[in-house]
Amino acid sequence: MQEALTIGQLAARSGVAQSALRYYERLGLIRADRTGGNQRRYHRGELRRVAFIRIAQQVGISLDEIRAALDSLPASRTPTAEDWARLSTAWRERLEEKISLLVRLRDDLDGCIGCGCLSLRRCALYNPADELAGEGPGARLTLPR
Amino acid sequence: MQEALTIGQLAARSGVAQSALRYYERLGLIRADRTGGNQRRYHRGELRRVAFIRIAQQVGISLDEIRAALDSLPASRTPTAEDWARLSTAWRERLEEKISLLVRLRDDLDGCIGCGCLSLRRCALYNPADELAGEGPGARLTLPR
DNA sequence: CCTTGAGTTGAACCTCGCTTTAACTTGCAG
DNA sequence: CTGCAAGTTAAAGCGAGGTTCAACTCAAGG
Repeated sequence: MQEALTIGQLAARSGVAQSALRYYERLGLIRADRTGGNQRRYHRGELRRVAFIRIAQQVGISLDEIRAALDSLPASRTPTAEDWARLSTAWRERLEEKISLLVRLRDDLDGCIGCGCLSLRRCALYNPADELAGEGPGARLTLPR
Repeated sequence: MQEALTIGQLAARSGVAQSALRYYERLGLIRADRTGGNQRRYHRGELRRVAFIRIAQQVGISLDEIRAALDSLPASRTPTAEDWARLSTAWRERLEEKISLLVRLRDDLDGCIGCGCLSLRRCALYNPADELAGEGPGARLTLPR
């Protein structure tokens, strides 16, 4: 079992293009050692980072946020239990939020089958922003951006 | 209660910039009538469309897919129950997928608190791609792209 | 009328997340 | 050694999803 992976190997194993891997490195999401001839050699641990990156991306988290999260990780040293807890907790909240947004969307969509509400009628999802018609300026749809 | 909204009012009420609303119109996501002087006047129903668009976007659905979904809606005519069912069903699947991905990520992250696995240890989330080390080419992480 | 704020357009520009290209260099097998 | 696949870089390009800008027009009040 060899220690280091070439970029081609990491690309094949992770399913991520080499160009994307180089891009991630520029952004500081992953790192690589260099051979005498300046070629990248990846520790196997990078495979996990890449997997993490792709999964986080899948759920709509930006590379910048992912980098921030990865940065707060053991930079190869002892991973303080507190550091872990902080990272995990912060992410858990973001995930909970996204999950409930999705669940709401799904359920509301379900509730709409056959009722026609998406076009013009009362529907849980659409009302919050609207039933505050009247005249006042307020009534803003405040989605967590 | 006035019928039509100006673009400024729709922007204020929906929390979406005017430029974005014009952009959505170009893409065919929303529509507006015009005054004699060529200004846009929106039906209140557009507010719901906009809310729908932003929520769907939030969960990572592209404007193109959103447009496709909205297109299959009652274009102000009778919304066949079948049309509704088809749209709802298709979206439900996409949402279920996304939800389970998020739940997995959240739970795996939870399981990691304090164990240090994100850096280099065994972790449910990272293993699928890695424990297939050996030498063979296979072992691709196949995320639904 | 005149002014002022709100609206109009097309075109240019921006950020993100990559991919492609050109012009080389390395690593390794024969 | 030669040859060739695999690697390197910087820079340009791309598609999505907008924003900004310049140069106007419209609507409403005084």
